[in-house]
Amino acid sequence: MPKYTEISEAIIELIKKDNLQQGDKLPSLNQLTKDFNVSKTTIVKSLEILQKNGVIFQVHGSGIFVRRNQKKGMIDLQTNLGFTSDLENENLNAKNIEFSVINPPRAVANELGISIYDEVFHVKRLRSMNDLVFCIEESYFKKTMVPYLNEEITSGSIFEYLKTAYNLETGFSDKYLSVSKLSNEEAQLLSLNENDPCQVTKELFYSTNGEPFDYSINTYNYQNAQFFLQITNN
Amino acid sequence: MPKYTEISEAIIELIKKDNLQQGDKLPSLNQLTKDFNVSKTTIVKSLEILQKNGVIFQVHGSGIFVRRNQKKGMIDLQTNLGFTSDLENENLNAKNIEFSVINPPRAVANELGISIYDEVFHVKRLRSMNDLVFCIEESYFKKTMVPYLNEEITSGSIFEYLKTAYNLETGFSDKYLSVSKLSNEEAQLLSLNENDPCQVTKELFYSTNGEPFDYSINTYNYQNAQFFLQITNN
DNA sequence: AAGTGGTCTAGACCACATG
DNA sequence: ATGTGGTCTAGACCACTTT
Repeated sequence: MPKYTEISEAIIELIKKDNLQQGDKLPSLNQLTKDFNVSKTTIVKSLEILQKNGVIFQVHGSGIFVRRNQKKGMIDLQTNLGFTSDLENENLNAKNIEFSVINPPRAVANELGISIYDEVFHVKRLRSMNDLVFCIEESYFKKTMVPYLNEEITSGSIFEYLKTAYNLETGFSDKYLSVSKLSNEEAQLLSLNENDPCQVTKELFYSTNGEPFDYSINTYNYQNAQFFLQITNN
Repeated sequence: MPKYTEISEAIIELIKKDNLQQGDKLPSLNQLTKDFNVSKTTIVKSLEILQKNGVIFQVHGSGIFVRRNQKKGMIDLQTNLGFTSDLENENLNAKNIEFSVINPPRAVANELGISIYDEVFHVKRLRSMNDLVFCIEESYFKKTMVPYLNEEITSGSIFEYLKTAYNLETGFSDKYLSVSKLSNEEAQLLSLNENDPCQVTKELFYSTNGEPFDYSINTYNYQNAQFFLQITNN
């Protein structure tokens, strides 16, 4: 793990330990280089990461300040994982309602950059939090990149499995958000009524070398799913 | 303007000029330092920006590749401006339907960190694209930071005005997304029916020195508003 | 004037990918 | 083995804020 990552994490710990709140001041750049005994550039890099993740903000000539406030129970759009890390302290669950190997629908094939004669794992899961179903997740994994899956794996964290089994990690992803009306089937799964509103997200996950491997469509219960995003300029 | 910004922009121009597509390779780091006659660190910084903005991705040991593909007509969640820059080539419009100075509702006061006895500009606008209303925008500007506004200004780009008049820029912002049902009044403004679905975003904008100055609630026509977001790890 | 963050350099060394 | 991106240093200088 690079130094700057270690330092980023150390600063997060510091904020937690001292229970610092939004607007509270952190040690100066100069002080941090001494504290961690590294060059200024390394601290700057650590701070850039924290800034990007919404943990701090820097004010030129003034100082480094704490930004993070709790977004408890909300889904962080900034992450590339499923939900496992977003909703850390919540009781998160996945229940398979479909698991098969299929030829992808044309739209999915297009997104994944494969032919409709190639094979994909088709996984449909109900995601629940504290026993409340909040999302229907329908995923398609390119079989050339994810050669094996089974229902035991898909009832847990698929991304964790891909990391450990194939060293397959998400390098980046595209997310699309829209709003729609629930079909009858979806409504039943989410304990809502047909034509009720729903948030729909479509996500395309790329490996670190830029190859798409997973296309997912998520349909959320609009009453118990909220999203947040922290933007930083520069 | 710092060198790394100039270089970022130059690389974007290069991509446009050569009409490079997703997956196409850019010159190597080494080559770029020669091309722009700067140190490696500066190029790295330029590339970090492009990476963060979803323009490129870098593969360790392999190269720098073009990422951006067109998300035409979609709203980029990553930006801190209104829509003026997102939907560049679209015919964008704002029509005032409310303009006043008020004491903020409690929820707004909380977000802006002021008292309900302080004053805010209350601006409600209909945003349309190619003469199609796609959004109701309700904004509250802290009067201590935005001392003056009028209906002429609010019928254009407010953020541009704040920049030129007060050198007030957004340093960062928090965005919250949820889904709801339209009220009768909202439905009429958006040419939809009562209880139809809608995307709701709540945005809190902070100045570069970390003080919130604008809280906005946007209600979107679900049929002609789509959002996208490009995520990059590290 | 002093302190703080922001930019930039030249160069060293490391880690991964490709031929 | 070579080329490519990734990390890190020590230090110079700049720009903004605070006292």
